[in-house]
Amino acid sequence: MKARTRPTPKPDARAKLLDAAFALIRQQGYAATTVDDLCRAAGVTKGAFFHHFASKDALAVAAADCWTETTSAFFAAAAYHDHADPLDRVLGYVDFRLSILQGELSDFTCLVGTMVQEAYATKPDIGAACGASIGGHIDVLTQDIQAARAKHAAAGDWTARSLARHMQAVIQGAFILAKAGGGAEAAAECLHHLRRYIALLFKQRLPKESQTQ
Amino acid sequence: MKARTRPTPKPDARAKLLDAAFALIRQQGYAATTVDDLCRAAGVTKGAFFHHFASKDALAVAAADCWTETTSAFFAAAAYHDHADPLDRVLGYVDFRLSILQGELSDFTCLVGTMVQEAYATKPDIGAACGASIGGHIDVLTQDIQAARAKHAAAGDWTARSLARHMQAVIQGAFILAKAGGGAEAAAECLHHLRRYIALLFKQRLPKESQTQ
DNA sequence: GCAAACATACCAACCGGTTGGTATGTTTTG
DNA sequence: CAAAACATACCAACCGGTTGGTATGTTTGC
Repeated sequence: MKARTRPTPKPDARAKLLDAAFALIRQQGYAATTVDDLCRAAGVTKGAFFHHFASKDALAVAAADCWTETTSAFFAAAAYHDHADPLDRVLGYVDFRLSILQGELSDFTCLVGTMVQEAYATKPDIGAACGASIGGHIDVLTQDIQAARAKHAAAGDWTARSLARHMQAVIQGAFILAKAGGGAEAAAECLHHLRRYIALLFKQRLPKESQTQ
Repeated sequence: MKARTRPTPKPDARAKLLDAAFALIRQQGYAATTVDDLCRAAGVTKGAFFHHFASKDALAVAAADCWTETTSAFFAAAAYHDHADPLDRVLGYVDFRLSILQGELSDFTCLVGTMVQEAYATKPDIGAACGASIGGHIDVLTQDIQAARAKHAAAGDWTARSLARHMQAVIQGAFILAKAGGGAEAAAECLHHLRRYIALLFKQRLPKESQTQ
């Protein structure tokens, strides 16, 4: 997920800290990122940190929430939403995700996907915030998939939500593959397979009424 | 080597530490797992730890290497390899991975997939060991996919290796989804989609000579 | 003027790693 | 063969730097 600098009117310490958290946690993970690291990267002092966040964990929750808002807005503003056909929107989403696999790994990988691995068992609040972020994204995707199914016949026995989850899994897994040495190209290959799968599922493109699913 | 009349006391501190590393890192991640945590879980002292491993990072590399051996043997011994048809072996692999989605999350998730997220940018040796582990797994899968393609016609323009990578990505992504709140069921759903994709790719099952790919 | 927003200085606990040492087995050598 | 020399495996106590967090100012904006 691409998240550039937050467009904040005044660059207060809180926003700068959240920005630093995005960058550092995506590079090193959460546990390896110290409060001092964050303060240094943000150009603020520790006093400012603990003025805005009750604890390091609280910053992680805030960062996950901020990530949710930032990425939601980012994807909501993308052009693929303009397609009239919901299936084109679903495929357009994959294409859009392909198009943002640019630059450093830490520029396009997912903050909450990284964090949830460290937090799921030991930090319930952080895990919940990460889960909500991914879950919200799945919800949006589910709607377009649902609409695509209502319009086009699709092969197989599956739910819209399960396909939306699968799409997120492929994306998250593609990031791991990229980090494991494959780079952005390996991630792109995975998204191409995902696109092919969705196309195959909806291959026949029969109008719904001509074939009961 | 060793006289059978006087069996030497088994030097198992190393093995116990690696076992503890498997469990703790899969639960908490690498950075959050301290050397003291590992020693406590393994029932050994810090002195024993640094006798067997030069540093905490060296243990991580050893754990990744041990993971490679352990999982390679585990999958090599699985029954799905007995299928005569390579496509059945590929699908059998997915079914096998589905069958082991049991128990706690930390019992079936991937050590190196977890570690590489924390290590890829800051700990090159750990990242490399994790990459090699996933890469080796991909190599094995690639062979069966290659063979399946030689025997059956398949739809689309893709390489055996890219499909093997995609399979690993789905599996890794399924683990993230599970950790993000979906549990083992969400992971299973993803693997079902993966299985359906592979089946669709090879759907026609025409003998190779009757259709040039 | 006063509360929020920041800075400075500091701390107690913790962390990775070291030290000196023991107990036990193995190899070498007279 | 047996003593001496060496090697391996492990342990308890300790060390210095780091960490998340706090206590106490100082500045800024309304």
